[in-house]
Amino acid sequence: MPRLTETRKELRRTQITEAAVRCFDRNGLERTSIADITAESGLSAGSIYTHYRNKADLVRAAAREVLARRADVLGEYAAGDVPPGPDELLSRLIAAIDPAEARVGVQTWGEATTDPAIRDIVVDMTDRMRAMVHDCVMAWLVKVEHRAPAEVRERAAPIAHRVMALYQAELLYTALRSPTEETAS
Amino acid sequence: MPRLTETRKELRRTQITEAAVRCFDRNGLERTSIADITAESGLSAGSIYTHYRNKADLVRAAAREVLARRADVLGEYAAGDVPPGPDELLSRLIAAIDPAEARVGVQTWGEATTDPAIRDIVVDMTDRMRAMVHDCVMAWLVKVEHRAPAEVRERAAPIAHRVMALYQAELLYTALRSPTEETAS
DNA sequence: GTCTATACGATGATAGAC
DNA sequence: GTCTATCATCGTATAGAC
Repeated sequence: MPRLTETRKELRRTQITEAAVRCFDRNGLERTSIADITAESGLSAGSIYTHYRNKADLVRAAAREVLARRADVLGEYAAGDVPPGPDELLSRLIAAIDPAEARVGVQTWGEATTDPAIRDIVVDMTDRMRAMVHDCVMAWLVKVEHRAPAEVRERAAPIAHRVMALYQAELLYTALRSPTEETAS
Repeated sequence: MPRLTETRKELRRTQITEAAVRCFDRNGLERTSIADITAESGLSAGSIYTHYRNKADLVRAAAREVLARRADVLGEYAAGDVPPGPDELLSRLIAAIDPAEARVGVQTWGEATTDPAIRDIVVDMTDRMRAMVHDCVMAWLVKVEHRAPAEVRERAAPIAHRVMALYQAELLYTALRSPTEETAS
């Protein structure tokens, strides 16, 4: 089984999930039918089902992709050599929010309420993001604020928690701004 | 058209929405069928459709009810004679969160992403709650902190915004704690 | 107003040709 | 691997009796 085939298979999968995400943005996770995704992706129903066991499987893969992309964006800011303070970090995170991704992200929150698999994905990604923020805050406390390592350990956690909470709230507000408003200025 | 009939009609409506909310908590807004609601409410499909035009109409009414109940709880705290500070207020709001209502609440967020009617309900209720928090914070700034009215006016808004954001984030975390965990301690 | 029974449409998923 | 065509199921909404 050559590697090339493996990567092509993966490309098809992302082609499907990306088309699915566009549909989700318009109609929501549940109201999106397989027919919608075939129309958006240009593929057929049969093709989709060779790459995903069923619709729930596809939704989970799409959710994982959207959340992972957000986590990656967050990772870029956390990896800088001059760590930004909490307020600056939060501002940058908010500025990097993409409205469409925000909407699908909030949809996954709702779905996580009833689908344990999606729930695990959401909490995993949230924990991962919070850990990144935590590292960033710790680096800032040490390098910029010149705090002692012992003090840093207990002060970083609540700050990271708050930054994440405010970020997620902003994600919600962005998702709730109507798509029609989005185009305006 | 006597008032008694009118109130009875309203009672039936709430009987239906409350049964619906219990179903939503278990299976989500979309995965809940009319059959589920008939089973939970003890009523028949025909009866439900005499009280609600269609399923979307029912979902909107249920969403309004859940969010309004949360707003009312918040209103109680804001109306006290000795206004609590922002931290204390937030702690109380969080302590008052009911897990089941949190789950359905987060589901409505996801639905608001695609259904304009639900979106309006969610932002209306959020604005209403934020205004209550704003009033509470203003009262606290004046009565406890003894700030000047002019200063209060510009300081209250950002504080209220943050309290609401942190409250909603906590709502999300509560909703994401699995129902199985909920029973434990 | 409430019920039972049902029509009708939509949708997830599969079979089989290419 | 991908397509077309199709099936079986489920779910909304309605009709008509009581």
